[in-house]
Amino acid sequence: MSYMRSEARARQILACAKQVFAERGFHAANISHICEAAGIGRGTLYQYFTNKRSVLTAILRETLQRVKALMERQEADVVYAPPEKVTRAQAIAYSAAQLRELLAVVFEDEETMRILLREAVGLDVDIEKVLGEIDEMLIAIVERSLRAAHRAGFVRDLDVRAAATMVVGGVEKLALAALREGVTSTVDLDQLAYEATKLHAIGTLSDRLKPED
Amino acid sequence: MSYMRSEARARQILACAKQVFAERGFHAANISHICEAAGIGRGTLYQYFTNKRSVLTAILRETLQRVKALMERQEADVVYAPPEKVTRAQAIAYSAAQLRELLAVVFEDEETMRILLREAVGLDVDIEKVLGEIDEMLIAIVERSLRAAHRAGFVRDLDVRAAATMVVGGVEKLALAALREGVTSTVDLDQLAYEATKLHAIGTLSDRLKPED
Amino acid sequence: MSYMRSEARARQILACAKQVFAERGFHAANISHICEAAGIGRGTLYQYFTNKRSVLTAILRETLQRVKALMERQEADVVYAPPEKVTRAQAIAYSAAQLRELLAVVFEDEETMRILLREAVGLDVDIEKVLGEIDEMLIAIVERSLRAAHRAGFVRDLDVRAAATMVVGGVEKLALAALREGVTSTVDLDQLAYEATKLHAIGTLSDRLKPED
Amino acid sequence: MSYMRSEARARQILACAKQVFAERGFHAANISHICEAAGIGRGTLYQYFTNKRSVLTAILRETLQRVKALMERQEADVVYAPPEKVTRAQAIAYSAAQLRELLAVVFEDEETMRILLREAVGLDVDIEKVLGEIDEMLIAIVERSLRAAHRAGFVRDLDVRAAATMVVGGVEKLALAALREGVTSTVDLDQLAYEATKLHAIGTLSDRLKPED
DNA sequence: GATGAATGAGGTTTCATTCAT
DNA sequence: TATGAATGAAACCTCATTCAT
Repeated sequence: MSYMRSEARARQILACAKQVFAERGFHAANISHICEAAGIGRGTLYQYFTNKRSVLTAILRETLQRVKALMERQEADVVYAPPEKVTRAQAIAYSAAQLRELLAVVFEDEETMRILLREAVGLDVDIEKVLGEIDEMLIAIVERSLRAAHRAGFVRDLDVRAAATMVVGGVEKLALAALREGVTSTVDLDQLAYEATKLHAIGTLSDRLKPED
Repeated sequence: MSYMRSEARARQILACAKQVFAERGFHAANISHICEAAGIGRGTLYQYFTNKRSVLTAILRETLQRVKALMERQEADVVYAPPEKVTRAQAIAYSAAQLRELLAVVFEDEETMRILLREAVGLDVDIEKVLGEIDEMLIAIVERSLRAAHRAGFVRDLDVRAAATMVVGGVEKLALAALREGVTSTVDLDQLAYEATKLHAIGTLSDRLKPED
Repeated sequence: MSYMRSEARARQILACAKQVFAERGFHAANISHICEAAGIGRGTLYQYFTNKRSVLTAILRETLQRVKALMERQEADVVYAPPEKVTRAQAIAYSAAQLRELLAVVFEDEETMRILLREAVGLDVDIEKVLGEIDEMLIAIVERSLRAAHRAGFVRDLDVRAAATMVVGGVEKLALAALREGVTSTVDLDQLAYEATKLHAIGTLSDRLKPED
Repeated sequence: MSYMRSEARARQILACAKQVFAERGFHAANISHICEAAGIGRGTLYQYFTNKRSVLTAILRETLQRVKALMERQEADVVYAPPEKVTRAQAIAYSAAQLRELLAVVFEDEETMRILLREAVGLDVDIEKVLGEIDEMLIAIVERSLRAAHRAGFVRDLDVRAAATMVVGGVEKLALAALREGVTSTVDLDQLAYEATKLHAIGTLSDRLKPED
């Protein structure tokens, strides 16, 4: 038996639970697995969390907080340069840097990513709600960025919301693919952010196509 | 109860299971729920499927077949017109039509969609594998299309695989958003396909940016 | 594994549960105890009863039914002889016979008695309710009997309801005392019924007291 | 938290426990409930009582003491008047007064009553024993009273022990009925004692019955 | 072929009690 | 003395699966 300050213990349990959920998935994971990982008795967990589910919810909420914090951090960053003076390359680089930050938050650790993209999906209305909030927040970040760029003249007229949704979805699918191949740790986030941004920025079409439509 | 040709009975069970899984999710759904929906005894199901999981797997494999069929249908469709004679608008229109077909397969029935995107995620290695195959197939379809277009000179140099992954991910996220808002039935697939294609084709950036980089 | 008709199995489980509850008490008794006694798996019990509690409730309701049946059986039995022609001894004998019948129903088996008086007391609102109904029924039987006798002139003016309550309580306490001493099996119900009736009929006071008050 | 003389603290805990047990029943009541009510930490309780059960036992023993005290108080009260000089009314009045005292002890606080009659029943051998002692004591009080009255010639020949048991059981059942209807506070104890005594004294039979048997 | 009775492993959760602080 | 963090046994209950009929 080792005594621990309430706050610290709760965090420790969450950390262990994150690993266990990521490794085995929510259903396959036992309360016992988590408690063994944390080196505590099974009852102890229930002094900090009311539920198996509430443990997962807490993990997700942590991520939600991180994303929220990012959103606030990026609040004021708007570029006011006239679009004529900015090259496409510069715009892409700037945008890629922003996406890179987003990736850093979501990809902070592979476990969270695995939980977000796989293990927490389709579990439960409550969990689904938090998952939805995270998604909403991610999309909102990209959306705001696009909207600002549009106001500044960098971005053409388009359905900003839909574009943001697609960007987030696209990036998540790339992450998922990486997960499936088990190479996450070696994924080059800089590269990924740049590639994704470039794709969404200038599209797939060749310049050789006649641009007038 | 009522006798039915083996084949037909299996299909009927699958149809009911699809509804039940879509409504309740894999874990919340009981064998009993499925059997009640199918109007059969609990034991009967086990004469057609070895497992609860194998029921889900069968559903997923059905979808996989549909997607495979699509792939084969789109096999020969390659355009060999010289790029200078094709306008961006024409290219987008053509590409959008192809995506529209893909959407038709995925959106065809909401239950399958829900299962694919939510209820079957993160369940089990076997299921995960089928899910992966479906994803792979979807991506492959888009990828092949992009690759052909690239060979024809319509599409610029890029990581075709990554681009295809993002397109699929983006579209799925749009579908998921629709699911969340419960408006799938009213989604305008033509519009969606066109918007998504345009986005991925010409990107988000304004033409006012200096294109030389 | 042995198959059994639903009805029969339910009765068998109830019989075993009655023994187990009587022996160990509701809380000390496990579902396992009951199932072992019945020679079935633990899950089987839950096909017949939703709850541990519902098993007890079923036992109690059985008793309630028995008492109800008695009430209906005794419905019409009213004596119309003019009181002057009936001796006290005859009235007591008749009344004792009725009480004897009641005792037979409640004391049918010692287990039920033990459950009613000890193990089912103070458990739960639902159970409490059934227990209350049984009590109410017992009291109602005695009450009706007293009321009829009063109309016929055999019984003096008194609070019939209170009198009936006391009779039932008194008899139950005697039974409880017998339980405590573990001599139930040898209790002479005829003797008990007669003594109790005599006591409640002619009271404790000596005839030597001046009757005029 | 707050320091308190050992003795006083123990009493305070008992008082709170009494309320909690009465409200929720022994099993539904947590150690936590009691400690919260007492405003102490959960561990503190275990410095005054070895057990959850021992808390209940202490409560019951308190009641046992009260009843014992009553018994000693009533010790010497025996009437030596020759029975011919005493009217039935006088005898009943005297006896009713004694019962009234008994009722005062039992009805004194509703919580104890509820615990005695409901929540402590059928719990445990130890508790059962104390409960039995209390019952024994109550019966003994009535029994002694009856025996004295019999020696004095007021009471006819009868099984004194059985009569006492029935009186106690009858009164308890009345109390229980009052509890069930939730009207304990408004019960007229004088009236109750008088009615009960009269019933047990002169019985239910009408005087019009021919007394000679 | 169809049924549903039987099964029992397995998981979550509670809570009295201990004990380091 | 007081505390409340830690414990883990113990119990209920679910449900996929088997198999006698």
